[in-house]
This record gives sequence, C-alpha cells and structure tokens, in this order.
Amino acid sequence: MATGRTHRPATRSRGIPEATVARLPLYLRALTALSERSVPTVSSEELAAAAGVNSAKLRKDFSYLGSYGTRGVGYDVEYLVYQISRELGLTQDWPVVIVGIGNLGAALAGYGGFASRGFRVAALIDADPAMTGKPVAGIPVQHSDDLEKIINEDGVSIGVIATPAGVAQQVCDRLVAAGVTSILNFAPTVLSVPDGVDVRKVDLSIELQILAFHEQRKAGEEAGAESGPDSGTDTGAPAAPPAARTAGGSRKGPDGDVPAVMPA
Amino acid sequence: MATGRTHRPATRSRGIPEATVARLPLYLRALTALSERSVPTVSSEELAAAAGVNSAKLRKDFSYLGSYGTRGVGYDVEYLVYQISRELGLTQDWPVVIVGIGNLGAALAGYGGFASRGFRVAALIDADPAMTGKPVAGIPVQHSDDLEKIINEDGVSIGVIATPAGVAQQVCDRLVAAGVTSILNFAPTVLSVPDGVDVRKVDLSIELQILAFHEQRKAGEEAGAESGPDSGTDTGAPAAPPAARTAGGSRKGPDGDVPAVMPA
DNA sequence: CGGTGTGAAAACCTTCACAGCG
DNA sequence: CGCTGTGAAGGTTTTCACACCG
Repeated sequence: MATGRTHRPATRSRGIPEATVARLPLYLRALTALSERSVPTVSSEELAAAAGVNSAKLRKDFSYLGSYGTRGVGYDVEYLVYQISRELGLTQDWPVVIVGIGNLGAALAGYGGFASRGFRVAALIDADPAMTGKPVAGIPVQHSDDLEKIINEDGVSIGVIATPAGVAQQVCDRLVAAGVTSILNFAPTVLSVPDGVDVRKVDLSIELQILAFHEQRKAGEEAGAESGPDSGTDTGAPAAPPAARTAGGSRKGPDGDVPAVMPA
Repeated sequence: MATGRTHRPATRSRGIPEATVARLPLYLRALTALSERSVPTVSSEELAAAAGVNSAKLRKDFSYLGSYGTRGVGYDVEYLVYQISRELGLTQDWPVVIVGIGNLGAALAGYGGFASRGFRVAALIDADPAMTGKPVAGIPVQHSDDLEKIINEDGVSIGVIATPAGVAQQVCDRLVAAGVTSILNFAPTVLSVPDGVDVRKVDLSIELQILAFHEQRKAGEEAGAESGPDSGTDTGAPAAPPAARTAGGSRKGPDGDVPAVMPA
C-alpha cells in the first residue's frame, strides 16, 4: 500500500475513517463503470463484488457519508457517483504538476485515469535541459528553473514526484515552498515535510516484496519442510544470536555470509 | 494497500501481522542506506526516523521477528538487513514477468528497485506484434502468444500486469493458469483469482484521489466556518435522489436532503 | 544510563446480525 | 419480502509505559 499521512490533529466530528476514504475511489470506479452501462441502481452486494470488498464493509462505509440508499432496492448509481465525487473533492478541477519526466513520469503524464477524475496535468517539469520543450503525452516539458513560477501561476496544490531518489527531497522542498500542500511520491525515499502537507507514497518494489513474502510462505507450506537453497533455518524458537557485532564476521544463514541483496 | 485474498489459515504458526509485513520493506530500505554508509548499528529511534515511522511501532514489529537487538545499544545493521531479507524471502531470486509494455510497463522494466531486491525481470510480454523483439530496458519484448511457455520455462511465480484494464482479467487468467501465484496489478480493475493466488494492486489515480480528499478538507478548514467542505452546496438540483422526501425522513447527508448537480 | 522488548490499554477497523423501512 | 443502515461484538494495529538487561 502505500500510505503516507501526516498526523491528523485528532480532529472533530465530521470524520470519515481513513480506511473508508481509501476505498471511496474504488467504489467510484465501480460505479462509473455501471453508469457507463446505464445501470440505474445497484445493491450493496453487487457493488461490493464489483469493487472487490464485502458488502457489510461497503454499507458501513456509505453510512459515514449519509443515507444514500433505498431500503429494499439499493443505491441509485448516478446519485452515488455524485456524492462520492463530491466527498472526495473531485467535483472541482485539480491542477497537478509532475516533476521528473523519465519513463515513469511519462507514463503518469499519459495516464488516462487522471484526466477522467478531475485531475489536470498542469505541467511536466524536468531538470534536464535537453527535455525542455519536448512534448510528452502532448504536453511540453518545462525546465525546473521555472517550477515556482508554474506553481504560482496555475495555483497548483498537488505535486507528483517521479524523480530519482537523490533529488526527491529537494524537489519536495521547492514544491512545498512554492505552495504545494499535497504530494504523491514515487521516489523510493522518505520525504520530510512541514505540518499541514500531506504525502502519500507509492513504491513499486515494496509491493513486490510483500508478494514475495507471501509467495515464500506458500512454497514452504506445501512442502512442510523445505527444499530451497535457503532453508527454513529457525522458525519456532526466536533463538538466533542478537549480538552479531563485528562488521565482517556476522554469522548468518546457511549460505556463509552476505545476504543476497546489494543494490548498486 | 490492497491485500489479495488468501486469508490467514489461522492455524499456521509463525504469524507476522500483515501490517508489519508491509513495513518490513521500508525498514529494509532504510537499513540498506545505512549499510552503504557503513553505519554499524542503529537505535530504534534513528531507524524509525529514517523509515518514517515511530520507534515504538518499529520495536514492536521487530519483536515479531525475534530479539535481534542489543539493549542499551541498538541493532546491528548488517545482521538486521539479512534477517529482514530472509523473512521477506529476498534471499532467493524471484523471476518476474511484466505483461503490457506501454509507458508504464517500460518504466517498470527499467526500474532499478527490482533488480536490487532479488527480483529479476525474466521477460517482457506484449500483445502487439510490432513490439516483439524490440528491446526495452535492454530486454527484448516477447509476444503474448508465448506467455505460457515463458512462465513454465523460467518457473515464474510472480507476474506484473501493466496492460489496459480491458484485457487485464484475461491476462490474469492466463498467468494463473500457467502457474503464477502472485500478481501485482497496475490496471485499474478488480481481478478475480482462485484461492491461493495473491493479488496486490497499485492504482495511481486512487492515490491522487485520496490526496484530493484531504486537500479539499484543508481548503474548507481555513475558510473558518464549519459546515463541511461543501458549505454552500445548494447548487441547482437535478440528479436523482433515491427517495428523499417525507418530513423527518432520511436526512443525514452533509447537505441535508437536497441533491446536487451531477458533474459532467 | 540508554535502549530494547513487551504486556496492557487505547484506538481503529471489520464483521455480525438484525431492526426497520420501502 | 429484500435490502439498507447500524449497534454491538470481535479482531487487528498502534501507542503507552516500564521492566529489564547490556
């Protein structure tokens, strides 16, 4: 997942649980699809299936928004699309800037899912002079020297960072200084921002690592014991030597030393 | 954020909470950075800051893995890197196939974060014949007709779907039929898979929508008055309310019971 | 001392199950 | 009757705070 969040000051009444907020886009997507097929109403059961959650959860989620359904019938698709859009703030137009136009930035620039949800790519920004002026997904790339100007002129409050990790923090700082208060970070690094600025992160490799964890477990399960090169070693007892000091000689798994992970 | 099916068999021993598993990659990343700077040990406080979580949470997380720290000192960086890598299953090599080589697929193919974490891009697959043979990030694209063969020959168990939503389910079905048991889905659609197959999804526009929700709230807040983000509301009228009538009837929505205009 | 490891409390989220309304 | 809306129960995650150890 990808969460990111800056502490909520414990706020007031009108609180929609964060977990619910995170699912609203899912419901919206499912509803939009139904709307396109001109389906007039849906039951919580059907909509839940389409969104990939269970119906009790969906009903509970909707109950935080208000009573928008009709007992014995279900929910009016169009009406719900509107209510959720409004709740998410998608009834207004959100100009967004994407910084870092490499492969990923280009993919984001051309991603249809943005435009269709109230987001408008206001500008593509890159530090490489060779990119300046080059159109990507139909939008000319601008140089990062103009970052502040662009943000101010367009009243941009949401920025997407798709730069290498090394420069992400400084790009972030500039965005924040220029007035951006929400950041979607694709760089594999932790950004620090002042209070009042929201950061959400998406790390592609983290998702894969979580899958690997479960995958590994499946493999170990069906064999009871193990068979791979990296055997199960210990499992039950927490044993394992905590104090494995001395940089060069930490004794680890069966494979002598040095884990198999080493970035470039 | 999205877990796949496969719920805890309950009976299985060694349960590391899902929330903890999701953070292990974060710790690993922070530790890898420290390791590169040859830092020998870290305290929970320091590591937590580097990973963007609080220290109590980090210590609790590590307690599920075992007692790998030294009281009064902290954790041995190298040792912890190894332990977490092993727990995540990253000490082995995971061949991965990426299906759908558009902008996003190309970005993924070239993403350094994969290779550095035990993942190996075994193949890039696309349905467009014009792409076949073309090298992307140094790897030649193969045609989807050969999908099953590729998966079998390489013993691939993890697949990444970066195709348009319309074909995602069928690609998924083929991957699963060929033996893939973990899928990372970038297509904005819900995939249905048999039990035993894990799916995680990453939807770029969902993250932005969540940011918009908070952004909207901020805007409404500084305007002083309460009354939610949609204060004025009124807004024309149409839309199709389910059945908002009857005095004292259902009125819970933040905006009384008067519907509002449907956005385009 | 300084910092880990961990029970216990608190907060949060999900699921159950059913009252009640259309 | 069918389905929503929701208290209450159950589960998970986070936070607290402190015993305990190097």
